[in-house]
Amino acid sequence: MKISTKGRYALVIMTYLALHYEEDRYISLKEISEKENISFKYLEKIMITLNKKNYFDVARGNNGGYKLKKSPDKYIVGDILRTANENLAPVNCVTDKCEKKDDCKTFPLWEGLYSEINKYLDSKTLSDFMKEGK
Amino acid sequence: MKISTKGRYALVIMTYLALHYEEDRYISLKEISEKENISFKYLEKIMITLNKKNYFDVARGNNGGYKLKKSPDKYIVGDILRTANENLAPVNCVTDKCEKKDDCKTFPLWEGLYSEINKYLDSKTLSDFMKEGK
DNA sequence: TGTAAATCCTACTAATTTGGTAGTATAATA
DNA sequence: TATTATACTACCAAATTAGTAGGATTTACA
Repeated sequence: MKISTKGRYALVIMTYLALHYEEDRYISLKEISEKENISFKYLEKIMITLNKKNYFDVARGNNGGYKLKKSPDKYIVGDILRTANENLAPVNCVTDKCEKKDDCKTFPLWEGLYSEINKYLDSKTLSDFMKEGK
Repeated sequence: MKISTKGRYALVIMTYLALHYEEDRYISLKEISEKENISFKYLEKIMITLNKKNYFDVARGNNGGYKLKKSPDKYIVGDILRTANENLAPVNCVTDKCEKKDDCKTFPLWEGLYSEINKYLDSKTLSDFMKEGK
């Protein structure tokens, strides 16, 4: 039961932007990919999906890049992961239709687990990543 | 982030045995595979790993099969999933070694999530599946 | 005593998902 | 107009998951 790199890298990007929020400059994916040692091209792809949610101010061209629109505490971890197309459901039946639901002995377990996962991830924001560390 | 069929089917098997616990007979995988519409061969494979934990009384030969050794409330869901080789860690770094742990901004998040998942699954037993349902 | 029904065990394979890469188009700016 | 950046689409390789195949062993019972 793994969170994919899609979701993890999305958080890396967002955290990087959060940590440099005060600098008030545009941060390029090239910078993030070099500092975090992640393929530039892959980050680009992830960023396209993240950008659908209007999280950033974007500047193209020289000295361009991304900047968080709002302060880090406004970004909920669960939202970020869902936006990155990370599916947080531990089994398909809790999100998809399943006719056997009412009959299924284990369905309530998965539903409960799904709810715990969401509750936890929705209780955290980017600012939680700024407090801790080494 | 999905629980694999390995883990889900393991729970199906255990739940089936729990629901028939009072009957005090050996239940064959053939019966379970037919009733639950899961490949017999695949169940067999899953059963081999489950059986390592001494969950069952086993009888080979005609009229043989499996029977729970203890009452359903003694079987913890988290244990069953771990026995079935279901990895409950949402990222590798919470179980494997990672030198960047102390430096990593997002590590505490995954550690926290892992802990919530375990806490929830370890709070449920097979007897929870017997109460509910249609 | 032999046959059918069951577990036990290993090796292989098909399907799906994940984790990328490649290339081109578009935009801003110095 | 060259450079640096994002935007978007299509493709591909590796890994994981899900499932098959087949034979060995054990046991009840006719």
